[in-house]
Amino acid sequence: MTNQDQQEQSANSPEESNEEVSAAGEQKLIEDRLAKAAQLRDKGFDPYPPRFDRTHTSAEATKLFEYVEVMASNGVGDDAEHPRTETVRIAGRVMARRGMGKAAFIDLKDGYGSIQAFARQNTMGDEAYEIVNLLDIGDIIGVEGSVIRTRRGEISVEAQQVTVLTKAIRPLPDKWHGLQDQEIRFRQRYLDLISNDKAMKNALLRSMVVQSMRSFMHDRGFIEVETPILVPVAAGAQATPFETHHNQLDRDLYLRIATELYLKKLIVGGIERVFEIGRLFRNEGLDHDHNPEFTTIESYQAYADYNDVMSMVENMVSYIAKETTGSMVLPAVEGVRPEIDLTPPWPRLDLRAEIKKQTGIDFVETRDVESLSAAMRERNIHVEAGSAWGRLLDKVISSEVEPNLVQPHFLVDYPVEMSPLAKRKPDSDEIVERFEGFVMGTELCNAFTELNDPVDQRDRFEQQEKQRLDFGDDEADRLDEDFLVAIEHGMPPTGGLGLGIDRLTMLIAGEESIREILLFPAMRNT
RNA sequence: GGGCCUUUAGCUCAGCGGUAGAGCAUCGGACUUUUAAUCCGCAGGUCGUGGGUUCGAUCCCCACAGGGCCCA
Repeated sequence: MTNQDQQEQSANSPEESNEEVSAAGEQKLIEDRLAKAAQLRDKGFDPYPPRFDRTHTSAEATKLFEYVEVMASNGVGDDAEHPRTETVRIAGRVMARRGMGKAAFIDLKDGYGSIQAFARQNTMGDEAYEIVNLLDIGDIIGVEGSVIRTRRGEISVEAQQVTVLTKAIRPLPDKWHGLQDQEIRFRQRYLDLISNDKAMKNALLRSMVVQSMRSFMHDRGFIEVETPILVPVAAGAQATPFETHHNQLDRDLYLRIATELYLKKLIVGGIERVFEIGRLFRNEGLDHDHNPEFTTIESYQAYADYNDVMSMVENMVSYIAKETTGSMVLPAVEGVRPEIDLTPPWPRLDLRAEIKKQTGIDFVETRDVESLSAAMRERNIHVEAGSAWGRLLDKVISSEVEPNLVQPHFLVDYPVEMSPLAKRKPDSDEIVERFEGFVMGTELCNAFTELNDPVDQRDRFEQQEKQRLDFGDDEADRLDEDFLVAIEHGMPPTGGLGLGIDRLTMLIAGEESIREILLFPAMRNT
């Protein structure tokens, strides 16, 4: 139907014209609310006023009343039978409304909790009370009045005045069931935060994790820095980078996949304890514990080795758990995990011995792709065709060893092929001083005694570049000439660490999906 | 990349080869101490999108898209 047809038809059906046209569904709800905003304006009330002087949060108002009530019970105050506070001004979002004609109860929610407001026409006056009839669930309002306890025992602000601070023109999700639709929860996280306490709890936990991590590091004399996100070479880890381009410099750049190499340049520069908390970007798929952008802490400590880092990690993680939950023992979560005890020390497991124990494979005896592949096939471990040796062993570890590590453990001493930035053990050409921390069957951190021999480091990079060519391995690490020049000037012996903050928060929150922790996880186009 | 599940009113969910249901929210009415307030009444839907089968498809089949879970 063309526009003209539609116009002609509506002209022919006058009952459908103008304000008689009833908009469908969601649009109708929006129009109803816009109409109420217009009515507020007609009565001289700005539905979006610039300022409201709040004197108390919901929590403070509740606390104030409880204090007054205790004093009244001791005979202090004008009316010991009906204690009431001084006038307070609170503000928050209308979460529920129970109207009774000339009185109404409103559940208000602010950033600190909830409190009920109680509005009566005869206390407010007819004109002021009209605002109450124009309120919708979702509106943000201010309420002025003293705090009392209602007959049913609910601490409530008895409204002298109600002010609309922000008229909401879209409805909130179901007040009882909350927001269930996972897609909307992730795409419109603000609705999740409003409707579901758990979403807010996780968001606050994430902040507390980062805060306590920072204070742990600062207490130990670490300096926090920020290094480039746009980098000419995406090195320092084995991952595929995002590519971008700087127009004026006419130069291709990448989003960093690690902060490692820049931080080690700062170690060369003499900042002996340094860390960065920041976003990394890896161009890979999404699943319950991967997101293309995620946050890590990396730290580097001169004159330390991986044993020092190991004890720092177990101390840091248990400290953060204690600070954020009050205990180093995380409670069991039904259907997710048993109780997790993060109290140090965490068991150190020799990687070679552990693989041998779980699979019978000794990676020192199966030192090439052919023999390792054969040993894997014998044990029904999937062999990805065309994989480098290190990738195959990584598969053995992730499928046969990691799942058993539910309580915190360190796997210690990795083969050199998997670890191009780690220093060899003094007594071995094949094994490096590297460990990874595991909890709940997933990797939490990765750390090593940093390779500071510039000749060996160049050789390792070259082997990674060769692996990229020989095996078509896009994720092989990249040679970074600037970094090599830096350590050719001399990097002291150093212990380094990388730890995923989103995964650490998942662990503490008892969540199985990183999407419950990231406020705005990556989503497909709609 | 493969398999399974899922998409119905603003939200939470039923449903069925014969043309759409509930609760909450909205709208109208009653109600001055409620708290999932209560009571009465009304309205609200391209049943994810596009094809196919059929006299007839929201339902069966196929493809695609979004979301979830498992595997690779």
